[in-house]
Amino acid sequence: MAASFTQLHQELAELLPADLRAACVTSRYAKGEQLFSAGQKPTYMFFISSGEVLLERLSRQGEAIVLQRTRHGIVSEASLQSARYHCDAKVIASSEITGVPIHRIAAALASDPAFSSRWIGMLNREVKRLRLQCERLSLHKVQDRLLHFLETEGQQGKYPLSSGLKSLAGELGVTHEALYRCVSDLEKKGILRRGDGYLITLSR
Amino acid sequence: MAASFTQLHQELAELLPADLRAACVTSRYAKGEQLFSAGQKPTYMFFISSGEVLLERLSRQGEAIVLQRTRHGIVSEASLQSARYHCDAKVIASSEITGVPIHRIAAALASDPAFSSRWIGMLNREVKRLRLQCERLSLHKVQDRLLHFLETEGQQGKYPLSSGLKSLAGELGVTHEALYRCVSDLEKKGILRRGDGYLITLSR
DNA sequence: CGTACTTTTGAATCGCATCAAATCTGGTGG
DNA sequence: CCACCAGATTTGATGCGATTCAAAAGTACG
Repeated sequence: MAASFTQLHQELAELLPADLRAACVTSRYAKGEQLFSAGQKPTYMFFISSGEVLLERLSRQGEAIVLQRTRHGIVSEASLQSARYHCDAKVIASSEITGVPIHRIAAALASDPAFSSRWIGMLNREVKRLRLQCERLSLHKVQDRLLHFLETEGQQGKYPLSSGLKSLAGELGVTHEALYRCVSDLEKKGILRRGDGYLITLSR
Repeated sequence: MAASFTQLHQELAELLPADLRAACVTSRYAKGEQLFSAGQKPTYMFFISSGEVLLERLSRQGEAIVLQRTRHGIVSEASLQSARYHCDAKVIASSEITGVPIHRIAAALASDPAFSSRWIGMLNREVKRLRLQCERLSLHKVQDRLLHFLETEGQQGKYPLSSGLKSLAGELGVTHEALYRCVSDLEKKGILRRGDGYLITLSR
């Protein structure tokens, strides 16, 4: 990671109180770097401005299971009061990531009700997003999961694939082969189009 | 629902500030009642003391998808700042449920930092639980999902089935037939036992 | 130019959904 | 108390769809 001092991302700046913005450290991470690992003691909370980060855990059989895939937003919110990370965070595309010291966040939450309120709002949104993901994973067919994903996560049926379909397959809980075939089928049926780095839903 | 004035559940009493406890209304709900429906304006937040409640949404094909299944704890936390419920809440076993007026909660959060902190802790736990559920739903085999469930939700490998395996099947995102067969297989293999209203993991 | 990774296609297999039907269960009213 | 009903449980047969394994072709990057 290479530390730099670019401007703080607007969304993060609006969430944090003024005096905390100065404590942020923004860095560039390369593909393949590890943001943190399960078992480590959390000291920073991370905000992804650009790029792509995967939260993963190893199943008992040793395969990696994708808990979350973030291209933008806070990672590890729930580590605020935790002694240990419960998953690994892997950078899978060159990313700009801002770290905020957790103890500073905790102190600010205790003394700044307006910040607390914004933080609760952020957690509420996260709970809703996770419920949507559970709903998606409850669908049995790859096609249903993909369309549900595009409906809920896409902007006007448009969704950018920064690092290819493979990482999306992980988030949808299917093999990449199945997802490639599904996308190809939907293209043939004229339901989906695949323009340069984007997935675009056509009808509906 | 029949209103009554039993003692407030300890966990809820510890979460809420003293002046809010008086505003709680505890009622008995029968199997089949609807706690709330998607689209309604949220006015109460509900805490399940006993029984069983399902949060469901209808997929585009019209089948009900289980978002959450709660036997104990707060339902609809995320509705705090929402104008509408985004799912249905169905009581599937006779339950004791406490309602707390949402506007009172919002007011208390704005003025009571200690309560805010407890509320954030509750949301953090919810985020973690949901991440575990996503992890579980990412497993492909019924057996893996069931064992993961018992590991993460059970107490010492023991899990009470208040209203049978069928509602559990919904939460695991599988058909009840598949779950019955899986339980029966695991019993034959000596990995699981099914004692009066309980699922009990034997080894490990 | 070579290496690593993604994308793509193929074929075989397996597990679960689905449909069907029988049995069991708790609770209801007669 | 018993007949009856709705729902839960159980078992069976079938087909589909995804996983799995394999391998080839495309692509980015040093």
